[in-house]
Amino acid sequence: MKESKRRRLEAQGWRFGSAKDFLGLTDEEAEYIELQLSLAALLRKRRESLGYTQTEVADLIGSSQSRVAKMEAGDPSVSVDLLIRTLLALGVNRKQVGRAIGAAASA
Amino acid sequence: MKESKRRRLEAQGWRFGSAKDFLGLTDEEAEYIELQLSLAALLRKRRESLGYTQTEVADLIGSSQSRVAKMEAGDPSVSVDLLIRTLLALGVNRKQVGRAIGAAASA
DNA sequence: CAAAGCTATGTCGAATATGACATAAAGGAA
DNA sequence: TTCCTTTATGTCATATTCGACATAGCTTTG
Repeated sequence: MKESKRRRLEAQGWRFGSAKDFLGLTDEEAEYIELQLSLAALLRKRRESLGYTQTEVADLIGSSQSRVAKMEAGDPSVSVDLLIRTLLALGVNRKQVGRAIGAAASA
Repeated sequence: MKESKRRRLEAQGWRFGSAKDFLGLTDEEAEYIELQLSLAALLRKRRESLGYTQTEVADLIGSSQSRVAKMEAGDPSVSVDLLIRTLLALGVNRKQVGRAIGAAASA
C-alpha cells in the first residue's frame, strides 16, 4: 500500500495495526477497505440517481439518516453487510454489486 | 422466491419474516442470502484447492474451526464481512470476490 | 440577514456477530 | 472394531455494529 493512500484512508478514520491485529496482511486490509469504498460510492451514486435524500433511504431500509451518511462516507463503523443490503433495497442487483466490488474505488 | 427454495433456506437456519422485519422485500432477502451462499461456496472451494483444513484457515485468520465451518455452511450467524475478509486472507482478490457475488449460488 | 433542507459527525444503549469451547458426527486407517 | 483426523452444531461471554438522537456544517431560498 502506498503511503499516500494509507494517509488518505487513515484520515477517514481507519486505523492500521500490525498484521495480526486485523485478518491477514496489510494488502488485504487495503483490498477490504477499497472494496467498502467502492460500495459506498455506488450507494451514493444510486441514491442520487434515484433523487432520494439520505433520510428517505433511511426510512426505506428502517435506519437513520446518520447511518446512511456514514455508509456513503465509508465510515469504519459500517459493515459491508449493511452496504450490500441497502444497495439491494435500492434495486441494485447482485451482479451490479459484484461489478462494483471488482472495480477499484474511485474516491 | 420459489417455495422450494424458501424451504431449503429455512432448513439451513434462515428465518423469513414479513417484509419490514428485514430490509426491504422478500426478493432482496433472497438476493442477499444467495450472495452469501455464493461466497460460502467459494470459500470452501478455495480452501480445498489450497489443501487446508478448517482449523488451518481458522489459525490463519485468528478465528476458530467452528466459525470456519459455519462460514462454509452459509450459517446465518456469519456476516458477509467475515466471509470476504477470509477470502481475501486466502489470496482471493477483489475481482474474484466480485465475480462470485455476481454469480448464482451453486448449492 | 434568517429560515429551511440536506448532509456530516459524535455518542449512546441495544442488538447482532464474534471467537472459544464442548461435543457430536462422519470418514479413513490400522 | 478402535483410534485418529476432519467437519458440524450448539452455547456463551465479549466485541462490534446497529438505530437513534443531538448537533454542527453547508447550500439554497426567501
